[in-house]
Amino acid sequence: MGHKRNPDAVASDEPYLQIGEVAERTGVTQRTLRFYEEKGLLKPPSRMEGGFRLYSEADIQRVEQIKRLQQLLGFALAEIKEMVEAEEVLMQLRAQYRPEAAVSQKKAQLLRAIEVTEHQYDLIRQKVNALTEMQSKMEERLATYRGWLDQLDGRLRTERRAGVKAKV
Amino acid sequence: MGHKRNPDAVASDEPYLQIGEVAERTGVTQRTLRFYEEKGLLKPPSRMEGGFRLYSEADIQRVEQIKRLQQLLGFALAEIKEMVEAEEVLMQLRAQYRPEAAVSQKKAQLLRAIEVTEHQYDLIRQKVNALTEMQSKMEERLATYRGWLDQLDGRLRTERRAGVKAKV
DNA sequence: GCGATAATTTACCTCTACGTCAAGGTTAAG
DNA sequence: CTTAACCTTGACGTAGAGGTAAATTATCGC
Repeated sequence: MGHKRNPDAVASDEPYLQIGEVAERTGVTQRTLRFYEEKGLLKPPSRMEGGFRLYSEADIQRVEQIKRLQQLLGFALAEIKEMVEAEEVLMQLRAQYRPEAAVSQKKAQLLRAIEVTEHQYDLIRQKVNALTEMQSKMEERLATYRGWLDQLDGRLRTERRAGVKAKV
Repeated sequence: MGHKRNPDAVASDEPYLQIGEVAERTGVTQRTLRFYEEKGLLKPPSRMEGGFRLYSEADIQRVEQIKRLQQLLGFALAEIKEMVEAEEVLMQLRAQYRPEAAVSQKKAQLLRAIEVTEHQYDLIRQKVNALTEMQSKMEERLATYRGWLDQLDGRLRTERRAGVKAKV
């Protein structure tokens, strides 16, 4: 039989998921997970003694974030990497318990993160606008089509009432 | 030795643009235009005697539509082809001056087109929703980041007022 | 300690959406 | 008629995003 993990530690954010499980839960393949790691989109996870990767819930979150960015926004992995890195910096900033040193460095990081975020925000706004426009055009279209359909149906009914043989 | 205009073309929307011009105006390359034709996304345009492609304004419209679908929605060309084909059917329907025959066939085509359009409409709606959500999350985030920045700036000012040397 | 699974790395393969020559034909201008 | 600019059809190349296969190693229940 296969190997089974010991499930005693489902602690807050300890890594305990093997690649297969992560793949299953995120819907991407193992290959993809390794590929993302290679490309720097996922930080190298911890490992077991034997070398098996061990992921945390946070890693799953990140994979899902990547998927969203890919599918919704059509971002390339390189762009996603940028975003992810900016977030990473922010997380560090957040975690750091304000060591008095290097305040201006922290400020620089923060500015960088804001810059990246603003950029992404703009992209999203543009997409939303363009899509909203498409949406209303599609609504119009559907209305038109349905109108035509009604007309056709009307004619069919008329023909039937007039005793015209309907072909089925 | 040249015929000038191709007389079998449609009167209303006569094709007169060479590929270079179309490329320039749409922002895609000539290669891309030929590629789209190859893949069935653009119907084969008319040609000059010598074989040069001649496009119409409608072709430009279509290229721009393709670009929108690609960039905004992240559709693959294969999917775009489907959409484009459905539209094509609709255009035919629209042009047909209701030949009394085959009303039920027309209805079937119309239903098919409506189906495709509805599908696309749903996809767009989903994207808009997801993106709108992302948008507001990003707004929150930006606010947070800016708050942190203000805090940092506040500290820098305090330090300066207190005579602490700021490292730059 | 075995055997069945699951993971690991390395290496090559695929598919998409074009890019980039190459070798030649066409058109318009002079 | 010549010539530059434009276009034609190949054919091969490439970057991105993984898929697939092979050989080897780990883990775990028994």
